[in-house]
Amino acid sequence: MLSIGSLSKRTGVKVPTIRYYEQMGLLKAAERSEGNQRRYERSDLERLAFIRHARDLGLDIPAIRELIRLSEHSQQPCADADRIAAEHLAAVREKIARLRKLEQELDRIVSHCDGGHSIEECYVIRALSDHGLCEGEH
Amino acid sequence: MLSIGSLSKRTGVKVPTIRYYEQMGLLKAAERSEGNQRRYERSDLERLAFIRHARDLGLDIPAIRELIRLSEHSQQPCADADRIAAEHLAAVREKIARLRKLEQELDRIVSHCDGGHSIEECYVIRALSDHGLCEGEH
DNA sequence: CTTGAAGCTCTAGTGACTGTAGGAATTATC
DNA sequence: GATAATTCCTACAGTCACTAGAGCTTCAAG
Repeated sequence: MLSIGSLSKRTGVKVPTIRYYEQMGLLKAAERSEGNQRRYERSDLERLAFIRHARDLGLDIPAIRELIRLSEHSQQPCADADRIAAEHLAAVREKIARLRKLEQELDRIVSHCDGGHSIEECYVIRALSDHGLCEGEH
Repeated sequence: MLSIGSLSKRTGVKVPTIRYYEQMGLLKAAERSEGNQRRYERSDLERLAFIRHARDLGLDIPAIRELIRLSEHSQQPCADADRIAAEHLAAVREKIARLRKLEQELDRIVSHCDGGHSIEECYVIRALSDHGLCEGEH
């Protein structure tokens, strides 16, 4: 049986975050010691690792809740789990695409400006003031 | 003189957001009509377009506040404005790099799974449960 | 048995808005 | 000029995934 602190050290998830996950229904309410402190077992450690991994991959809490629910029905087909992951992948790709456009625009703005002249003629400021100086739309 | 609603329509910035920007000190407090409603002029429209453009590029509010401050000292050198934009560009590039890794990992997970088998053997669930199945670190 | 670390609950704060409630002002229609 | 519809005002709560703090209790080591 692990205290919340040991669980935290083993998984790298901070103590308040563990309590938060419990509150959000990702971890089941832990057993308690006589003095009302949380006590965890191996299965909790595994589930927390699962959650942590999913968060690292950028999945949000409702998605993780759903994946946990699915993982508890081991005989069902996995189409739903696949869909969640695939949708998330699509969202990540979209985010990357948007950031790439942004990168181009910012790069163009910054490289026009060497920091050596006055604000009045600064390309950074002018580009922000005048959308017409942009190349694509954003 | 524009009402807040017309300003909103012209810039595409929602009414509550305009009030929020005023509160955050990005827009100066607008003049008021006899009945206490905000009235804007051309210069406010331009500044709001500036803010909107900077937000579209992902700059945060403190950065925009600083850029506005700089833009009001037209004779100063623009090194600071350049630095703000360059730092932001670096942050965007880092975000892209992180998302790319994520994309790879998710892609690997998803492409191992065609949704046609049971949860028990689903690669999505297994990959989340077992970090050892990952390629890079993340 | 004492002390200090770690635990508990509850509340508030983060960033950049968005939404709502309840009321006042403005504009359009008749 | 009256009335109705729209827009406006302030102030506050909610979003997301935590994080930080206050004030108190329990645990483990010496």
